[in-house]
Formats: sequence, C-alpha cells, structure tokens
Amino acid sequence: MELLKNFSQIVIETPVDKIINQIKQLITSGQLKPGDKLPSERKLCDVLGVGRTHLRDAIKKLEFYGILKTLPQSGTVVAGMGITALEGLISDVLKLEGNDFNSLVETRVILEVNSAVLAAERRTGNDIKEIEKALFAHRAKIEQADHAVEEDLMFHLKIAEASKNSVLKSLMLIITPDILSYFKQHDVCGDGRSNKAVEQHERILEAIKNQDREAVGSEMRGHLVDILDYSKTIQVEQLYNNKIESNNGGMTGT
Amino acid sequence: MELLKNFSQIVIETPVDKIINQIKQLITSGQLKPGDKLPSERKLCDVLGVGRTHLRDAIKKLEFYGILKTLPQSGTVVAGMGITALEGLISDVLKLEGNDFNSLVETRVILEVNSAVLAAERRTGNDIKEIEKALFAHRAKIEQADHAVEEDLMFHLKIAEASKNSVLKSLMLIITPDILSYFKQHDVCGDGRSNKAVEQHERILEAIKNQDREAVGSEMRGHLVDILDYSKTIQVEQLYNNKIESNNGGMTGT
DNA sequence: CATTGTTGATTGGTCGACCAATTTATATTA
DNA sequence: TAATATAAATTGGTCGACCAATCAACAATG
Repeated sequence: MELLKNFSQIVIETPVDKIINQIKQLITSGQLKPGDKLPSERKLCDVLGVGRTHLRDAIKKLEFYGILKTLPQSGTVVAGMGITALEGLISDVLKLEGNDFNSLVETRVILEVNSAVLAAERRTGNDIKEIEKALFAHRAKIEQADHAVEEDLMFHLKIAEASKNSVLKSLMLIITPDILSYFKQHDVCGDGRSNKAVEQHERILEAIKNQDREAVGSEMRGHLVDILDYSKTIQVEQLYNNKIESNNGGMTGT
Repeated sequence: MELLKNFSQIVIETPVDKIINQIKQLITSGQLKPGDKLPSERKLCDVLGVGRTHLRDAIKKLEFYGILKTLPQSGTVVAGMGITALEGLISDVLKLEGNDFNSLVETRVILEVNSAVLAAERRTGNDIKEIEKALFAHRAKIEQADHAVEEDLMFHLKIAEASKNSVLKSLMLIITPDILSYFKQHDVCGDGRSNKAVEQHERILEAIKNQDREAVGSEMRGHLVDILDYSKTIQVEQLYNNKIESNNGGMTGT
C-alpha cells in the first residue's frame, strides 16, 4: 500500500487554464498594466494557437474574477485594480483544496459568529419572523426525517440577512455549497445531534430577539464548536480519500 | 435636481441572465431536482428560443457556481447540493451592490482581525520574514511617493497567509479588488495617514512575532477603525454618485 | 482652418456546421 | 435465449464564417 505514496495528483490543465496562466503571467510580469488594452481576440488566438472559443472562455473567466473588463466592439482591457494581489489569485480563489475542510469550518465559525452579533444589533421585526420560519422548517424536517442539512444552513443564512451586511452574506453563500457537499459526503449529522442543534438554534434566536450581543456570540460559537472539533478528526481520513478519487471539491469551476 | 429621484436604475438583463433565471426557477420550483439531467443543449435552446452559445454561457456560469455539472458527451446534471440556499444566490453572490462600501469594510475588519489572531498563533519564521518584506516595501513606497494602497493591502495579505487558513485568505482576496477600487476612486489615503499606517503595521507585526493574541487583535482593530468611520461619512455622497454614472462596482460579472 | 459627413477596417457578439466520444438500438452469433 | 458485435443517433466540444456596432481616416463643406 505504501506504493500509493509514489503517485502524485495529476493536474489536468485545460486549454482555458493554459491561456489564463499566460495572461496572468503577462500581467504579473508587468507587460500588461492596468488600463492596457489586450490585442484583439483574433490576433491573440492566432498567436496562442487556440480557437477563439477557448480564448473567449478564458477572458470571460478572468472578467468574472474582476481582472479583465471587455468592452463590446471596442476591446478588452486590464481592470485597474488588485494587480499586486493577483499573484496566485486565480488558481487559489475558491479552489478550496479539497482536504482543507478545517479552514472551511474555521472560517465559517468566524463569519457566523460575527453575522449573528450584527444581526442581534440590527434585526428588524421582519427578520425575526424570517428566522423563525427557517427554524420551524428545520424542526419539522427533523421530526419526520433524518437529514436536514440544507434547512439547517438556511437558518444561518437568514441570520446573515438580518445582519444587514451584504458582503458577509455573500461570502457565506460562497462557502455554503462546499460545506453542504462535505456534510452530505460524510453524513456529519447522522446521530442525535440534530435535536441538539434545533435547541441551540432556539437559544440563538432568543438572544437575537433580545439583542444580547454577548449571548448570541457565545451561543453561536458553542453551536459550531462540535463541528470544528469533528472536522479535525476526519482530516486524516480526508487526505487519504482525496488522493484516490479525483474529487474536485465544490465550486472549483472548469 | 429633485427630478433625478424619479429615475430608477436601469437593469440590463442579458440573454444569459434570462436563461439563468429560467433554470434557477425550474430548480427552486422543484421541477428539476438534484441529480436530474437537463434536456440536451440543442433541445433546450430550441425551446428557449436562444442560440446555443448563450445557453452554453449560462450553463458555464451555473457550473461555476456549483449548481450544475456538465459531463462531456453525456449531459448536464443538477449538482446535488445547495439547492435550498439557491434562492436568490446567483444574482447576489459578489454583486456587492456598489454603494455598500460600509458592508465591505465591516467585513474586511472581521476577516482581518481574525486572520491576524490566527497568524499570531500559527506563524512560522518564514511567515515573519514575508510579512516584514511586505512592510518594508510599503514603507519604502511611502517615503518616496504618496500612494501605496496595493503595498498596504499586500501586508495584510501576507498576514492572511500566515494564518494558515486558505479559505480565509481566499475570501480576503475576493474582497480586496473592490476595496482597492474604492480607495483609488476616493483617494482615501491622501493625507498624512500613510505614516501612521506604517507605524500601526509595525506594532501589528511585533504582536504577531510575540504571539500575543490580545495585542494583535486590538492593534488590527484600531488600525482599521479609521477606515470604517471614514466609510460611513462617504456613504451618502456615494449613494448619489451611483445613481448618475452607471458604475457597476467591482467584480460584478456579466 | 475647423467642422461635419462618409467610408472602410476592426472590434466583440452571434450563429450554424462539423467533430469525436458516448450512448442506444439493432443485428449477429454462440 | 443470452451475449456480443456493429451501426445509427445523440451528446457536448470546437471551429470558422457572418453580423452589427464602433472607431479612424479622410474627403467634402462651411
């Protein structure tokens, strides 16, 4: 079995990825500065020796990351920001490397606790109603069935909305799918933890109602701490599995 | 001038967006469940009355979000996760609505403070060196020139790396470009704050060296608090400007 | 000389045709 | 009949040609 160690992850580099790397290199090396206009698509794909479709896909992806900006019938320019931080960006962003569930959960705790505290400060009456609705849905699902991971996360998402911080909510939405996929893969919520979770949710909601910053913080932290512990125990097993199956995590893109 | 209030933001809904909305609607309404296979591209674009290019763009975007998964020569399926959370996701994620600089900075404070604390716990000798290097570069740029926004943020990014939390770092990378663009637009760091910033950086680095969690937390918080205050003062002006120019913020995608 | 109008080249956007891999259906054979 | 081989149809992937909008150069006009 030790033979397995002699294999290393095979990286499949699609044409699109190769193009992205070239453009990225041009930017980081300073040959393309913010505001510069890229050569026309036709010339570029001629030089690169690829079809225009691939090039356009690459541009679209970079545009999505905010690196490029393409102006119809005019050209594609390098967006004037974030260049220094570009190094290693594209291949890193959201490419949660699969075995890094620990970071994922740790980050989740940070986002959750803070959004809960903010929610306690800023929640409106309507927010309370929304959060309650999610709580009821969660409880109902658990009483009749076993798994309710999505309803669970929905509760947390409603809290994020009540925090009135759109960025915080967006970031939670970004990491949520990855957490979901992990939970479903490993059946985290199998045992009797579900009922305990609902009780904790109730206490969290209560603290938000009372606008008790301290309480909501500690309750949320306590609620998430089991999961954080759990994540540490599966770390090793996780590492092993990822070497075998070509599991490419959550939202890793193409 | 009050007439301006009678105008409202014009929402340009590209064909791709329309397709995404339809697919999203099919999923949220339950007509498409996780694991289901979508009709073939040809049939779909026939029904929708759009070209295959548009449809493929839409699919690619949804795949990027982790909603769909397309298997070559086989079909496109609904990924089995995150469906409950889907409602409102696609149009929300990272569509930092432009005038929400407040949320942006608030979130930054949260991420920064926590990553700094983690960095104090986990930093290696090499991390220290990297952070120092960034600090020197920042100071050098300030001593000779006026603006050093990118170098400033680079310092913070190095701290995020020292936190050994890849997700935290990724999230910071995501919001960094938006912060940069704002800083550059509004010339935040114009006055003599630059020198003060370097001094604060030095104290933060010192605290990380000493692995002093408390100190690093309060120092970082103090360092960022001016910016948070500042963001509140420009909020109103910001709102106004955004109505006029069709500024679509940072990484809003297509 | 300055301004305007026209024309031609270039741009990104769009579409339809073709390709290889896959799946399905059908025919062949033991 | 069951298993296998073969052929036809369907799939997503790729490419090149065409489109309308834009821009640049230049000529006509005041």
